Amino acid sequence: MSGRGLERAGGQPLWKQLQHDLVRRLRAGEFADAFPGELVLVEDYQVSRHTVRQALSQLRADGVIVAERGRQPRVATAPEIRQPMGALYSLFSSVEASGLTQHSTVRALDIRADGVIASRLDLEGSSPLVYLERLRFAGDEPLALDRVWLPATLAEGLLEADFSHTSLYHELAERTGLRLDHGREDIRAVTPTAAERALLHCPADAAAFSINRVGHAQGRKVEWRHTLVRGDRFALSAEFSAHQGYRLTPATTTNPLG
Amino acid sequence: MSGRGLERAGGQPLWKQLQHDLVRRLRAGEFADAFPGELVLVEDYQVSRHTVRQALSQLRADGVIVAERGRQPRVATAPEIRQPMGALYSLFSSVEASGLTQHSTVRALDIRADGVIASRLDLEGSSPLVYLERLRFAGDEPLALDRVWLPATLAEGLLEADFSHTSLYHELAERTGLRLDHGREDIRAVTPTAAERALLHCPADAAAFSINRVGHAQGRKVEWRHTLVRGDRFALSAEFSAHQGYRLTPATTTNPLG
DNA sequence: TGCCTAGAAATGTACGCACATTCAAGCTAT
DNA sequence: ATAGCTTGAATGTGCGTACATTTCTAGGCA
Repeated sequence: MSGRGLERAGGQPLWKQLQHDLVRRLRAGEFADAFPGELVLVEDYQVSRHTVRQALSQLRADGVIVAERGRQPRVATAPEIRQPMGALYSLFSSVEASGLTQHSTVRALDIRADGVIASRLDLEGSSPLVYLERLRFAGDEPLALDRVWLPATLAEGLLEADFSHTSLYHELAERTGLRLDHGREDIRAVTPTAAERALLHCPADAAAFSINRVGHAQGRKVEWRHTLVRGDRFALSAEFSAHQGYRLTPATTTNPLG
Repeated sequence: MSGRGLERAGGQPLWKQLQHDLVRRLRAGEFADAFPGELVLVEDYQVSRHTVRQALSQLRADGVIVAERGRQPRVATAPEIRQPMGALYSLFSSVEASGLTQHSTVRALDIRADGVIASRLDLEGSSPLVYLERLRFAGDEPLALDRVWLPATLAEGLLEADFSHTSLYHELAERTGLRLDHGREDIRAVTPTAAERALLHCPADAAAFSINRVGHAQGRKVEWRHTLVRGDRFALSAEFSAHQGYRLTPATTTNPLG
């Protein structure tokens, strides 16, 4: 198809219109296999290569696409490398950095309904949810209690997964194609209940992080998560600068056993 | 002066050489009063406007300069607004957002020596340090216990400041010209001691955030800070996305009194 | 002296061309 | 069949032009 309409007298510059249209088509899944080259876009939109390049340069600056010499631009496989992010990613990567082995005990993996959680995922109260509860270990000691709810319509395929050694995000991407692209989390400092203390083998006076999190993928809320992390074994570590903003770093000292 | 030498057969693109040379001249203070316009640079470096614009667009993307239509590019004024950053900034801005008034009780403001802290600031063990200890209130209830050490050689002017209503960073910038440009912090979940609980009016079962932080300014470590924040009145809140990374948000629910 | 307007000047947008450099596919020869 | 080369195609770099839009300034007018 040629002659895609761009408002030539519109209020916005051509390259910006082109940029937005490309993002729109990208989200619609049009470029799943290959991103069109510059000359194709020139022909398609009937604009100069200069304009196309200006639009693409913006997309590249935003990390949406990756381009190299002599090679067609490709859609950036961003979420694979820069990852799920957030405090939880920091937690698990810091465990890995410390050399301790990670594994989980699956305490529950089933489908259930929960009106409160469902509403937090913008679902009807009776909507079925995949529920996964794990006790995560670093070395031989428990580190965190992790509970996740996902819409069953999206995540039903997870029921057959073995979560004792793989991560939720890996299975989610593998089995449903969903990758979290953004989210929001609240981190609180709490005192664990006696039951939680027993489960996590906490010392009596230990505090804990309580992390609530909503994860989005492709415009939908796909997970509501609550994680309780032993405060005596984990610290959030971050660097901040005017240039690079706030970045969690995995250099956290996960005490090698207590 | 015209004909500034750019290696035309050099390994690097012209625009990149130009970009780096402009940064170099900028740091040398050449553009203190005004940044040269595009046409001036074209004449100066004997390159096309396209090349100049490509270099400037990079500088703009890096936030070094600001350009507008019809107006000469200007050197970007130091990011005065997005300044302090980090969890502490998130703390105080969220209190403000909640509508509660903030004030502090200065428990100590003097000069003392501390070998451990001094070494953390890359100083000799006997180096004098300005020590500031405050109890920070949100509304009528205590929120955090804040202790800061700064090198006395840099921060001596702070001794006469009144910290009951102004922020440390404001006074620091005002009296010494220092602005933190980056830093690092560790955030832990801890159980406050009985003394700390009494001071902060904590409930007996409340946990707390313990934040350690090193702040840098102009290549030197200028503050070592320890802050203890009531866990029942504060939560860290963050948004993350592939596009924008990890950002602390001030939307935290500071419980309006307990 | 103060306000307004016209023009100059600067950046933003958009088009065109040419060549360099790199990647990938296809072909040839061993 | 595979290794190596050739060739085409795509992006990167660099130059030129023209016009639009905005800002600043200087001059005129009341």
